[in-house]
Amino acid sequence: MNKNSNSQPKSYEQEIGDSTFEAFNGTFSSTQISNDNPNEDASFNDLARNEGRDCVDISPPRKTPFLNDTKSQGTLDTSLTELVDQQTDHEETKELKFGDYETYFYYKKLKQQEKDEQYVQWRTKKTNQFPPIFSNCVIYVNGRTDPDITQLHRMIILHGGVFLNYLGAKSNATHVIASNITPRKILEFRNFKVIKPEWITDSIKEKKLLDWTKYTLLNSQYGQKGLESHCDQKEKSLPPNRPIDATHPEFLKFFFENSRLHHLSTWKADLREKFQQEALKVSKMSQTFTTQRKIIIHIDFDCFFAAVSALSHPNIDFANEPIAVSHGGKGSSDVSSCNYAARKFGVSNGMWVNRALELCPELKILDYDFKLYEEKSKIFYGELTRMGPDCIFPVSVDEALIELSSIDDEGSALMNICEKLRNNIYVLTGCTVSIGASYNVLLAKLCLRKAKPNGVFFFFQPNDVGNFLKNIPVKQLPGIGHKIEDRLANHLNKGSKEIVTISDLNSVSRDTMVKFFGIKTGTKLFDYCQGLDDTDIDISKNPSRFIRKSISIDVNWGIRFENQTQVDDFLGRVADHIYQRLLRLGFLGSRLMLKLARRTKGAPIDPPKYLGMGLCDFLSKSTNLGAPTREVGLIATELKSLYRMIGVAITDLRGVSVTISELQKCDSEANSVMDQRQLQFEAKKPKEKEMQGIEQNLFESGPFIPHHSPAKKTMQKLLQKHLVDLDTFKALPNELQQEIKFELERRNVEVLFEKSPRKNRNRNCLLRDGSVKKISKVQPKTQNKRLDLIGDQKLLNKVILNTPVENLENSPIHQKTGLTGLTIGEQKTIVLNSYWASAKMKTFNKLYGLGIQTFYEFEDWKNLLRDWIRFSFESENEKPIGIHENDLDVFYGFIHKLILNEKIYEVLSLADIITCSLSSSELTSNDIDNENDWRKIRGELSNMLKASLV
DNA sequence: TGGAACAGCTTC
DNA sequence: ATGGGGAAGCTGTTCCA
Repeated sequence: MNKNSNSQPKSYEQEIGDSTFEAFNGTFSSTQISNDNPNEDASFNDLARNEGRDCVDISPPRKTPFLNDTKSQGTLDTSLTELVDQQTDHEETKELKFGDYETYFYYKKLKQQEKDEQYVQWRTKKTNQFPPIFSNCVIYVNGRTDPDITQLHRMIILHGGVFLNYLGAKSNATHVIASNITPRKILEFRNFKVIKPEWITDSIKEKKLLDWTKYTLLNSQYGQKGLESHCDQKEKSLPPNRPIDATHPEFLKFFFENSRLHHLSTWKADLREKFQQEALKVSKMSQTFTTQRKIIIHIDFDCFFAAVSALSHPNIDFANEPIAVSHGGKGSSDVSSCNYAARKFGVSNGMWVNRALELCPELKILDYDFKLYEEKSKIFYGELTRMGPDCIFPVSVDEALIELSSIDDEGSALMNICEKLRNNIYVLTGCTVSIGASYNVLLAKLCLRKAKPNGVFFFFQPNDVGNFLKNIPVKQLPGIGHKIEDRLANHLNKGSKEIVTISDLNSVSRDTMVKFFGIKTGTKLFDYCQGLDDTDIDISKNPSRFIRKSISIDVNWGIRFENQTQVDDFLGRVADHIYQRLLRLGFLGSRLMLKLARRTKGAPIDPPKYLGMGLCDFLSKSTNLGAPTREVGLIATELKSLYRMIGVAITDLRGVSVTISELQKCDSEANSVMDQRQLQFEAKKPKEKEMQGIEQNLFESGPFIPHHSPAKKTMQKLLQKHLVDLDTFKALPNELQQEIKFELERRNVEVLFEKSPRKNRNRNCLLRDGSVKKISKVQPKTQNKRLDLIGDQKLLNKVILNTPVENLENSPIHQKTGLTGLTIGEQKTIVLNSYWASAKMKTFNKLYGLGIQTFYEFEDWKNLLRDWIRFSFESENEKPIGIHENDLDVFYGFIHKLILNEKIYEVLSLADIITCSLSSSELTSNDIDNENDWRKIRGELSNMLKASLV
């Protein structure tokens, strides 16, 4: 944003030089401004702008007329160039350094339109009338155009249109004119009709407003394809007049680039992690203090972002000039931090820039400077460390809790320490901090609020705590947000506008609070009202509290899909994002959650906010990935599967959120997943009982990872080792080898190669990168629990790659599994019968993971379904058992897996079985509801198939 | 009873 | 146009083994 005229003087000359706008300016200035309004000539340079980056203006009053009265067209007026040079050389440039285009344009918009009017009046007096063809148009011109912006400006206003100098996000512009449009601009202009300049010139030629859709830019091309190397073939042009939404392949990139919250959040998390580690080191020095009274100080920068950003602008009088920090460009972006001068005007954090400027027109908007925040934060924490407190608890970049109990003096000694700290930090960072101190975290927090700005506030009179707390709004208590406040207000019969204070809660009993908010929150709230808080900030006592526990991505804007393919593609891209972040942060995760926002029934299809989510219900579902992983393919598949299990209608989808948790550190690719898992495997032996029963049979029967059978982690770990014959593997075509490796990786299956089928020597482990590592001999006991996949290429292919095995009985695998003493057929029987008999409803759930994993031929599934249908019609207490919802979920999940694997025929045959079963005389159909349910399920299968074929 | 799964709230 | 476009953590509730 601060690329001001000093850094790019040439562009202005070029822009000004090749235009004819001095014809307009010349006459305009000489007649209207130079003479009548000499203080208002700034608008000329408004026109010398391009994409908002190079505004040279903000001129002080200029008395000398700099253009003469000539009206010659197409010549470069040197005096104008001089003006630009002058401006760039003189004091007004300092204003530009603020990057303060927002304020500037806000003002200029009104003034300029006023002047446009004057110009039109003057012009039409002298010459012929121009037909007001653009009378209903508010037009903004973007980028380089031909004719250029100044000519277009003139054309537009002369023909009755309104010319916009600046396009606010919620601007009333009706049209955007551009010759070229970058992908980024496509997002920015998604609300507008983006049209080529020819629309203007042609309309003027024809003396009537032409159909803009014939000139739409988005139809034809993105433009600047050559410049943006990443905009390759992946980017196809958008459908005509279609705004960019989550269906666009580049949507996520745009979305995150434009999401201030996303920037802040990830940036904050990164810093936090870093400082927490430092803090951990510090706190190791601390001992446990058994002193009765703690001394806690809460220290925090005063409006951190605003203060730090202002440092780069030494000419700002930070104490008196209102400033705010916001992501530049849009009036609708949030004020993330503002100084106290701005707060006097009523500006507050979280407010939109537009609104803030309304309240305080002088408000200067500064850009973020993340690098500098980080630097200052480092200094801040460095100073805290140097001070050598009992422990440091980082709350965020600019905020920390510190324990100083060993001081044992809450009077002048503590005050001296605090003031010295504040002074040191001010000297080192140039920013002020405030400190609140008390004998617990809660009170220290509340003191801090009283200390701000640039002050200290102590409270150490336990006997007076009631007095201290009584007028404090409950909203100020940590962990109490607007929801809890609302409920309290409601309970106390207070109006929604009234502030609930702590003294209001004196009448509320502990029991009531617990009843309202649950045991933890209720008790906490009650204790807080008495000024009680036993939060311990000593990190070293509980380090696990500081380890990152999840990584998530939220997209709740721009989500509009029409068909399953779009949703699946999108989920695939989200999976990739998750993968990128796991990689960057050095984590693997084993639990995946998908949360969907579904348009609430009755809510408008299009909410007031463009492509916003509107009123939604949230639904979530999670799954175990089996073992820690960050494999994109697996994440993507699971997300798709979860989506289907949640079952939100595609057109009602408004938000998607993905969280991966149960994280495990894995810093580099070299530190292979398999190595890690091996360690884990060795370290944690399964419990005896988990080895028993049917699960053992399943385990012994073959290689599958039952992703969807919950709580079988140990079993999955057991299944992670399989033997593969190295020679056989090597003999496979390269392509197939890769495919197998990929698939094994996908399932996190560790592959053990056996040099010789007969002897268990020279065992090797296939590593992630394809290399082979020697491993020690496998213990005999575990050995016989493993399945040797020795055999031909075809079998490997079949067993590993999910292809159906038609002739299982004839394959070598049959003999190999003889280790269990059972034939495949017997094992199947046991599995099926045991599950069916012992947990009738859970059949599909238990076998779900096996569904497309080879060992069960499709006939089994058919039989299972028949059984299930029959079972649902059986009577229990004279009522049919019916279809259990969970079973249905599992069944649908299975169907979706089949569909994902393109096993269309199989789905059709299952649907057929439902139809046949229902019409069979075997069923004494005494429950019409049940029968209808089955028909619905039958219909649903068709729907799912249809959706997949779109 | 304890944990898994999901839902809700709060925070910077 | 008066808005809430992130991400993470903790707590609560329900269900099930």
